Amino acid sequence: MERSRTSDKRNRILRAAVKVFAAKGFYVARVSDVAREAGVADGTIYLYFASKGDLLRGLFEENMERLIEQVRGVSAKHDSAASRLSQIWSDYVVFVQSEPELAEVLTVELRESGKFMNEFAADLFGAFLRLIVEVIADGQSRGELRRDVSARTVARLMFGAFDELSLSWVMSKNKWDLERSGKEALTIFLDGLRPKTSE
Amino acid sequence: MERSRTSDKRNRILRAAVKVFAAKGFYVARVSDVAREAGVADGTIYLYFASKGDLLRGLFEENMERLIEQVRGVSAKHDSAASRLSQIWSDYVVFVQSEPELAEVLTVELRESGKFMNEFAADLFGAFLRLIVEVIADGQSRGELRRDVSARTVARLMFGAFDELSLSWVMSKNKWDLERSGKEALTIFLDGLRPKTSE
Amino acid sequence: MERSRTSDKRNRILRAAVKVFAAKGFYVARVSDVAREAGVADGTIYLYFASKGDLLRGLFEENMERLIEQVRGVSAKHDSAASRLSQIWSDYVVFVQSEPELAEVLTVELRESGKFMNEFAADLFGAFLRLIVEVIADGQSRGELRRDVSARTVARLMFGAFDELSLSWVMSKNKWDLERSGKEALTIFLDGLRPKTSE
Amino acid sequence: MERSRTSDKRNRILRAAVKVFAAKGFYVARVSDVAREAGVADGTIYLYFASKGDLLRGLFEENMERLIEQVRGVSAKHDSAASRLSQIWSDYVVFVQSEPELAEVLTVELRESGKFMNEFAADLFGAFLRLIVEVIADGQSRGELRRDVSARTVARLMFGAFDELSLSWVMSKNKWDLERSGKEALTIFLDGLRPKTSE
DNA sequence: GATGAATGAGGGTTCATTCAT
DNA sequence: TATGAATGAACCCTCATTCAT
Repeated sequence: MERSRTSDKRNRILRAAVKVFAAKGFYVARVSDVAREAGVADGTIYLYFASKGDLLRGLFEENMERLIEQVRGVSAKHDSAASRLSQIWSDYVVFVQSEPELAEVLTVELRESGKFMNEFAADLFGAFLRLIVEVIADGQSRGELRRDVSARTVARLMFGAFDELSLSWVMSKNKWDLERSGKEALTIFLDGLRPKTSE
Repeated sequence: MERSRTSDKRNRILRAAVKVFAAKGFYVARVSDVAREAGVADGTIYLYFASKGDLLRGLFEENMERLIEQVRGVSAKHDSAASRLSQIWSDYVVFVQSEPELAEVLTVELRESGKFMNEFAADLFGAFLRLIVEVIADGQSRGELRRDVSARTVARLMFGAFDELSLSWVMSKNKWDLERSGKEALTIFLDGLRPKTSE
Repeated sequence: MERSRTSDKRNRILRAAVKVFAAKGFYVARVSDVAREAGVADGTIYLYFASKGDLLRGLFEENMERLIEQVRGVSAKHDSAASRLSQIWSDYVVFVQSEPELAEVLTVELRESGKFMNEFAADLFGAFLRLIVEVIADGQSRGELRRDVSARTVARLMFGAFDELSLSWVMSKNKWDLERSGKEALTIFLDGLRPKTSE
Repeated sequence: MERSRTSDKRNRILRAAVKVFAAKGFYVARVSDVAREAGVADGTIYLYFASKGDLLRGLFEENMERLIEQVRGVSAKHDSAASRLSQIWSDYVVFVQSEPELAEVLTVELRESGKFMNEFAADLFGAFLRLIVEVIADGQSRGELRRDVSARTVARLMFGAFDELSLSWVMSKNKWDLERSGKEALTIFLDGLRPKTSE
C-alpha cells in the first residue's frame, strides 16, 4: 500500500477549502463547510492543519509555489522580455480558466488575509512579483524595454492589470473572452514599454 | 446650537470604522473596537447603522459617491483623454495620500465583501468603472486613442494597475514615491494607447 | 390649572401599557412600545413609574382594587349566596367585555409575573379570592350551599372556571356568547352546590 | 454501548429546562441556567434545539402528547362519563404530584407563550380540550349528564377549575391535600351536571 | 487515523434606564 | 416636566477547536 508523500486526504481538504472559500470568503466559510465538501469529519481537518488560518496558509503555499515554479520555468525557455511576458500571461490564463475558484481565492483572500498573515502572504507574493521584476529589468538591460521607468513599478502595474482582468473574468462568471482581452492588454503594455527612439 | 445636516456622531462612527477596518479588516474588527475608537458606547452605533454590515455599506456609499463625483467633474474641465486620465489619477493620488486608511478599506474590503453585499458594491464600483470607460471610448472616437482594443478592457486594465499601485503604496506604509510611479504608469499607458500609424 | 389627583399622563401610560402588554406579553413588550402607544417619550414613563416591572405592578394595583371594590359592593346589595355569585359574575362579564385587553393582562400576566412579584400579586389575588370565600362560607353557614366541601376549594374552583371561560373568550376574539356560557356555568355550580337533602 | 432511541442528553436538557423554567419563568430564565442545570455547555443545547423558544416548544410537545395519550386511554377503560372524568382527574393528580415543576411550566407558560407560539400551543391544548369535550358530549348523549349546557362550555369550566386547583397547589408548595380538594370538586361538578328530573 | 459530539469563549445586538437639554 | 439620544450590561447564539471513542 503505497502512500503518496502528501496524503490524499490532505489534498481533498485543500481542494474543498478552495471551493468553499471561493464561494463564501474565508471569514464567512465555516470549517464544517470545508469538512462537508471534503467528505470528512470536522476533526479530521485538524489532523492535517493546525487551524482554519493554517488551512488558508497551506492553500497559498502549495499553489503559489506551483505558480512561481511555472513562471520561473518560462524564463529558461524564452529569450525576449516580450515573449516571456506573453508566455507568463498565457500560462496564467490557462490556470485561471482551469481553476477559477483557486484563482479567486488566491487573489481575493490574499488581500483581506494580509491582515492576519502579513509576512507570510507578503513573502509568497513578493517572490512572485520579484520574478516579474527580473523579466522586466532584464528586458530593460537588453534594450528591449524602455529604461525611463522603474522595473518595480512596471511589474506592479502589469500584475495589477492582469490580476484585475482575470479576477473580473472569474467573478463575472466567464461572460467574456479572457484570452482576447489579455492579448489586447499585452499589446498595450508592450507598445507602451517600447524603448523611446530618443534613447 | 447648530447641527450639521448629517449627524456629527454618525460621521465620527464612520471615521472610526474606516480606521478600525483598515487596521484589522472588516471581519476581524469588532463593533466594540469601532465604538471605542469613535468614543461612543457600543449601542450608539446601532442608532445610526442597522448592523455591522450596514456600517461597511454606509462607508462605501458615502465615499464612493464622493469619488465618483470627483471623477465626473474631471471630464467637464478637460478636453483630451490624456489630460482627463492624468487628472483623474492625480486626483486619486491626492485622495490616497490624504486618506490612506479609507483608500485601503475601499479597495481591500470591496473584494472580500463582494461576498455579502454583491449587487450593492458591484453597483458602486460599476458606476466608477463606467466613467473610465466613457473617457477611453470618447478618446477612441476622437482618434486620440487606438481603436483596436476594447474600451472596457482598457478601463479595467488601468483601474487594476492604478489600484494595485496605490494599494501597495498604502500597505507598504508610504515607503516610496507614489506620484512618481503614477507618472511613469501614465506614460506607459498613454504610449501604449497611442493610435497606430497604420490606422 | 387644576390637576387631577392622579395625573392624566400617568393614566395614558397605564392604558397604553394594558394595550401593549395584552398584545405582546409583558416580556416581549418594550418600554418604547408603551411610550409610543401613549404618545410620550420613553423617559417620561420613568417620571411616573420606577421601572418596567413597576408599570405592571401599578397596572395590577389600580385595577385589581377596582375589581375588589366592585365585588365588595355586591355583598351589601344582595342577600343570598346565589344572587351574590350571580351578580359578581355578571359584573365581571361586563368588565371583560368592555375592557378585554385589561382582562387579558390581569389574568395572563398575573401567572408568569408571579415569578418576579410574588408577594405583591399574590396579595391582590388573595384579597380577591378571600371575598369569594366569604360569600361561599356565608352561604354555607346559612344553609344555602352544601357544607361537605371546603369553601376555599369551591372559591378556587369557581374562580378557575370563570377565569378560563373569560380568558378563552378574550383570546378567541369574542367568537361566542360569553354571557350565555356564563349562565350555564353558574347553573351547574349552583346546582352542584345545592345542600344535600340528607343533610 | 447501547443508546436509547431518544438521546439521553436531549432528555437531560429538557428536564433541566422544566426545572429552570418552573423556577424563573421562560423569559427570565437564561439559556446558560438551563445548561448549568443540565450539566452541559451552553452550546450543547443548540445541538438539540434550534433556539431557546424551540426548547420550550419541544418541552410542550413531548409532554402534552404524553398527557393526551393518557387521557385518550381512559375512555377505553371506563364506561360512564362520571368514572371517566374521575379517572382523568385522578391521573392528572398523580402527574401533578409526581412532576409538579412540569405541571407548572405546562400550565403557566402555556399562556404567556401563546404570544409567540400561538398556533402551536393552541393546537396541543385544543387536542387536550377536545378529548374532554368528547367525554362530556358522550355522557350527555347517553343521558348521564344534563343536556341543557354546551359540552364545550362544560369542558372549559372543568379544565379551568381543575387547572386552577392543581396550579395553586403547585405554587403553594403542596400545603394542602390536592386529592381531597379534587374529590370535592368532582362531586360538585357531577352533582351539577346531573340530568334534570324535568327533562 | 477518523469521527463528530461536546465545549465555551467571544461577539453582535437589544433594550431598560439615565441625564443633559 | 418632558424629551430622546446615549449608555452599557446582559444574553442568545455561533463556530473553531478538542478529545473520548
